[in-house]
Amino acid sequence: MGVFWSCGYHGTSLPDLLEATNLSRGSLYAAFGDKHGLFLRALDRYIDDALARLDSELGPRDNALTGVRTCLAGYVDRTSGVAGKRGCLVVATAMELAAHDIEVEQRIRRFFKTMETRLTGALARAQAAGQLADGVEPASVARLLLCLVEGMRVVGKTDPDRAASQAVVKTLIDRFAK
Amino acid sequence: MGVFWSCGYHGTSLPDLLEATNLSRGSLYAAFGDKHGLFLRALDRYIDDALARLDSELGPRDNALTGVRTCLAGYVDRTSGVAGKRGCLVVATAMELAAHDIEVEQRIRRFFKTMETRLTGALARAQAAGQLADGVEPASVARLLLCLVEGMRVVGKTDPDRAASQAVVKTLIDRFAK
DNA sequence: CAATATATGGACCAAATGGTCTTTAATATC
DNA sequence: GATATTAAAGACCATTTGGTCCATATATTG
Repeated sequence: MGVFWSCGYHGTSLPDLLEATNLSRGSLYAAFGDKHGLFLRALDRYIDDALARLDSELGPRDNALTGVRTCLAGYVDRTSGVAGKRGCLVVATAMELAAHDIEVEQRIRRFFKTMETRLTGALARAQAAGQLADGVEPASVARLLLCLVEGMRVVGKTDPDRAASQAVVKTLIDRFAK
Repeated sequence: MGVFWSCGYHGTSLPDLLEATNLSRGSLYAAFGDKHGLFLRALDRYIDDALARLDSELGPRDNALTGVRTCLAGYVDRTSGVAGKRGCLVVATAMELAAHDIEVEQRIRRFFKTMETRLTGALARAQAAGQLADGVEPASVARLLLCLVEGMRVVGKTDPDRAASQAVVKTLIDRFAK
């Protein structure tokens, strides 16, 4: 997974994969079929990890807004320093392959949709608890947050500035939370 | 430029380039040195176009906030339908090459910084005209907008839904404009 | 028209690509 | 301990990659 994450699909060669997996050519093809199959496995694992983390952050807790804040704080971390420069497998793959590879496209579309849904849920709970500013729609804000964090990953690729990421999140939250 | 835009750097082969430019191998290498040089030219042109458009949108006009709104409306267009699926050369390149290619990294970092600066200027003018909600900092909102629109391009790759993009922009503007 | 400079087309190249296959080693089963 | 089964190693393959080079048109200039 790591080598695809760092180098992208086309940027990763078979020798790279062999070194990363400590497998021989024969074993790798026996286990995963081909490069594309292995990539899909790596992408699935990355997505599973991301959703599991999202659930643990947004999951039922006493304070829904705190969950959203925790989630955003995580993105501040992931868009700062070396983590920021490394970027995100999903974003990189969306830009590199989504338009040409339907299997990849479906996975990423579903991932974003799931994320949006979870965020909507958390925001709705926050709203029910009176934690949101008047007149905000959870669904719209969820999509807004999704776009924002993915954009932070893009900008963080060349400017992984922690203070800037924190300021962005604070600026946003200050306007939407009561 | 178009073929790099659609297929990325590694995804574009020499034959692709020859067909797109209607040039022979010899002529192409005489004109641009190599594939990397040609790519840099394409990237520069894309960035120049983007900044020119940004200037024409945000440039001195009677109403600074209208300029920002126009700019965002453009991103709604560019993240919807076929344009959305095509995506953005800068975002794709940032994810694919920025970490490994310093020339690319510098160009993209400068592009984002310039965009952020222009947005900050427009927002400062809007603030001076009393068009912004109380307590918002132009610089922070500029960075926020930058991340937001680049994120819209990412999400628009797999879900180029115009209504969703419009809702995101409206949700944001409603909270930051007076 | 002749001579020269320029640009074009594509043959050609070495290296790297993703993928297969056979040989060899290791492991498990009897 | 002999045999059967699995997995590892890497030789090997066709294709494609980015890049060079030369022979031939095509202008350009005298």
